[in-house]
Amino acid sequence: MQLRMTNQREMILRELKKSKGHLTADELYERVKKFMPRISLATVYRNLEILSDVNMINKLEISGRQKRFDSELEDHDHIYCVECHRIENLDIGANQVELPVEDAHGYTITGRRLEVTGVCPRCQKKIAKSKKK
Amino acid sequence: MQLRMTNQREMILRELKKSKGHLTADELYERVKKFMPRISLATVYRNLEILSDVNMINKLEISGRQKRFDSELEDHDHIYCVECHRIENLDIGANQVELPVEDAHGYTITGRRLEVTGVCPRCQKKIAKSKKK
DNA sequence: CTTGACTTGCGAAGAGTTATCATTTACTGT
DNA sequence: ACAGTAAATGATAACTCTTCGCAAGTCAAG
Repeated sequence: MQLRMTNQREMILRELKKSKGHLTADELYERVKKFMPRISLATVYRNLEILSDVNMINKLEISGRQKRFDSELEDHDHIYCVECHRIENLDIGANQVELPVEDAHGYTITGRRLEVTGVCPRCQKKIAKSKKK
Repeated sequence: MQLRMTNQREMILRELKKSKGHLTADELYERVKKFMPRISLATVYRNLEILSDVNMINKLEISGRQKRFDSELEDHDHIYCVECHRIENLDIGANQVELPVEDAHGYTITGRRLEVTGVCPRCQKKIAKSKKK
């Protein structure tokens, strides 16, 4: 299969990069739609899948119901808010985590992912408020 | 809210413990159905949710995938096969991973999860075979 | 018993994602 | 420039997993 850089594909990639965040397919759909009103949600899904297959973007399969996509390719970990599901990058190096390969049950290891869960500052405030009531 | 230990609830918990694995709701449903043919899938979902709320079991969420439930409560990490989605425990201690709390963007940290991805021995064989063709 | 809180089973509905397919687009070689 | 062809698109249906709504059932306490 040969990959063409279509307008849609490029737009999706550009918007994802622009956001610098961790967007879901439909968030990205909403953004791209502003420039291409006729684009289909299926196209967004398709292209995100393809772009992550060829390693141009990263697919995050971390907790939460929706997949999220990230234009940042370098290894980094994430912290995510258990209240609002916001995700942010953590800058601790991947090398800080040593993998004991002997314990890997015979698996060939392809990656590792460290996920820290917590409550973001914004939600901390919300919770504090709602407890006052 | 007061939690009753109903027959269904108990059965679900027992089967999950018995399996020692990381079952999905419908896998568990199939097992429990052998003893309680009339149990509803919704009951399984409901009770897994409740049991994990009260920390009697653990809920593993990998987005875009089925949730899996685990009766093992002690801190441990997981390795999961990117081919067949099998999940196994890793026995490296949680304490091996140091969290740099200063970098947490103001989050109050509630947990961490290290997930190693790889290809399990079984799938390695499958792949080797299919490449020979 | 009767009340009230909790639970169940069932089916329907919801969310997120993927598949299908006719049509359109863009590259290839001539 | 043009036909041939492989890939991409938009629209929508289908699919999978999960949750919801509700009537009926269960249980403990008064």
